[in-house]
Amino acid sequence: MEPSVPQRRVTIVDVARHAQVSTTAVSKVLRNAYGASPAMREKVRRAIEELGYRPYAAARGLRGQTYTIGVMLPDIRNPFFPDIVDGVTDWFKDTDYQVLLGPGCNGEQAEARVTEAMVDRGMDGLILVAPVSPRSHLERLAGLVPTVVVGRHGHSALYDTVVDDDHAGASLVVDHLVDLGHRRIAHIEHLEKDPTRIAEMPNTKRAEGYRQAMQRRGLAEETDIVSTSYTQEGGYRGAQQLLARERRPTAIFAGADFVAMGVLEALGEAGLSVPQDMSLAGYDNTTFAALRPISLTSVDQAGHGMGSNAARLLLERITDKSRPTVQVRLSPTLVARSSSAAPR
Amino acid sequence: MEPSVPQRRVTIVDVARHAQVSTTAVSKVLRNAYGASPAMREKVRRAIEELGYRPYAAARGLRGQTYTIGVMLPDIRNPFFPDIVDGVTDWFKDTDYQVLLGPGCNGEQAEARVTEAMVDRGMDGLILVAPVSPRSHLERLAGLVPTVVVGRHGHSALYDTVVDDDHAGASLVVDHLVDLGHRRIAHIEHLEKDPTRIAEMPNTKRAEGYRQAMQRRGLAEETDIVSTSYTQEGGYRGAQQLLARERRPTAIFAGADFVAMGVLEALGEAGLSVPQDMSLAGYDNTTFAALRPISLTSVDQAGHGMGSNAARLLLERITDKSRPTVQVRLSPTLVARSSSAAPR
DNA sequence: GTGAAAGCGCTAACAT
DNA sequence: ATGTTAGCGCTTTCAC
Repeated sequence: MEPSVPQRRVTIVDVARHAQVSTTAVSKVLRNAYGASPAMREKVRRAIEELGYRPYAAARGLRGQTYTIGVMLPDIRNPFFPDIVDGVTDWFKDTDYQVLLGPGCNGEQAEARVTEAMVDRGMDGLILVAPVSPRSHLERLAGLVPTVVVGRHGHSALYDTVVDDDHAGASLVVDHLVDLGHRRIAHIEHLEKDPTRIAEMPNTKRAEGYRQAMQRRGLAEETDIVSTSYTQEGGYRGAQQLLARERRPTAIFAGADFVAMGVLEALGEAGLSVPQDMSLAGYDNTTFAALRPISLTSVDQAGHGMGSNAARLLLERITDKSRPTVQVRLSPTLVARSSSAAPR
Repeated sequence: MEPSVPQRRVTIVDVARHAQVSTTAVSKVLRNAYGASPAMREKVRRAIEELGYRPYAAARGLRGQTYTIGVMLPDIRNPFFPDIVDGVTDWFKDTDYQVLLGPGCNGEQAEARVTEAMVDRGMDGLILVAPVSPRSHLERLAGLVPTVVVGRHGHSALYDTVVDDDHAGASLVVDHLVDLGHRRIAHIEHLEKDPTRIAEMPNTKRAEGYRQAMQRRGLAEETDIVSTSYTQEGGYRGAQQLLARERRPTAIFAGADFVAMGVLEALGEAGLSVPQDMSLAGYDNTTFAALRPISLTSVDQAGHGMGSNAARLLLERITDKSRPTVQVRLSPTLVARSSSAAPR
């Protein structure tokens, strides 16, 4: 069991020699390119088979493509992202492309590092999920390599976008709660200071959607927004603030399921139970929401659909870099569970 | 806003010309290699800075390293894996290496595809988390590129391993429950048919640990194992079987937190509450376990430690491919929460 | 200490 | 339809 033998990789030259053809021929067969007779294709295929040849992607990249797609995720912990990733990988399943993930990049700096790394590795296309980088950085990237941005609003002439309608999603929640009889419905949002992000991030749209829906239902003066952050901790602090109000809300719309988990923590500490003392809704319909002891009413973003759409657009753009950019907007649905009920 | 200008990448040649030195010199500075005077280093660094040069990893790979580490995850949905990934990325944070993740590969076939893809992309090292591939495949891989296997027992002369002591973890749970006064403690395990995997997979060790701990505590005849699978569904079915026993257990030790979630579902349906009617413990101490309405007693594997150890071993092996393989075994701890209490 | 030059494995012009 | 050949951007002998 010696790990010594440095076993040289089988190269295209080996295949060519073994099949008695030129390396060009092999290359053509590999890429299904024009200019190879069926007979030759067969010969080459057999040689590839017999030698167990696999093209070396790094070398291919030097001249052509690497057949690699990079997906940047801001946070692997968020259980919503796997849906998107599945949508992407499913789409590429039957192609020669391989999807690789850039791990959790909280913050601009880490995000930049990962995206640069992907470019440096010659990736053929990038899918950026909920990036926080400034628009200028995204556009610079998109100028270098075909890019699709997922989960961030705002159009660009350089990259395609896929979003879920966060505005509509927030409306669904408000309507649901109002229909149950709630009037005093509070919202916990993610505080955003950066001006471009204020315009483009989902959290902003959700807050906006909440505000407008409240107004539409004639509850403008019941509007109550607490700005913390889209974390469990943010939900905890947000709920504490809301519970300290002289007129407490009867329902809380948390901007994300994660946030709702923090709310549950705070409510539990205060001895309040859901939905008897307080109705609660989240956003993303993550695994958490479906767990029986949680059973959280939530908004289901079409995660898988977002992923597959992003993959489709990216593939289109890789084939035709000059086609105008496309914006896809999917529609969310409400999943009502037992965390929301009529107020007492 | 024309995406037309094909903006050629800045290459090592540009840097060399700008700094008035040879490309060799630039390469040396890049790699901190021997044979460059401080003066030259400085000149080159400035040129790199001014031109905004970034080495093209794909091209580097053709001769040397790609400075890329591949981490294969069997399932991005499992909230335990992010801990490992964090451990890995933290370790590589201050190096030139970039970590890329191979997305969810349930099953041998998908796993093989991803690992092959990583090799084809010239990755300098591989970290395989809980792989299900046969040993022979792992060893073939390890022969091609430095490899560390995480979360799978069994030694190899070709790859290093990092595991958590699953046997001890199961003991912790049994002891905890017995100390609380339980005698009839059941275990839900993952049914494994493949012989190599039976020997090497964590689930087997947990079941074994459970069995031995029960015996040690003089409860051999109370031993009760249900074989389903490490999924929520598996937990659900397992619990249903256990509830149908003529003598029901007073506590259930689920082999994974995921499984415990399924148990909660079944208990809920049966109108039983935790821990009043049944104590429950999981394994992995995932985010789920910590959520207030769940509050699951669980075993904390040192996920971050597993990741950082794997990274360290991999880096060592990359620098010295001939050093004998190492096996690291970390110790788990019990996190007692309110899902376990004295039986009635 | 420094640089010229030969590849790494592949693709793409350009012959033939 | 097929093969020859010049690179892609970098690292690495091997002269100087």
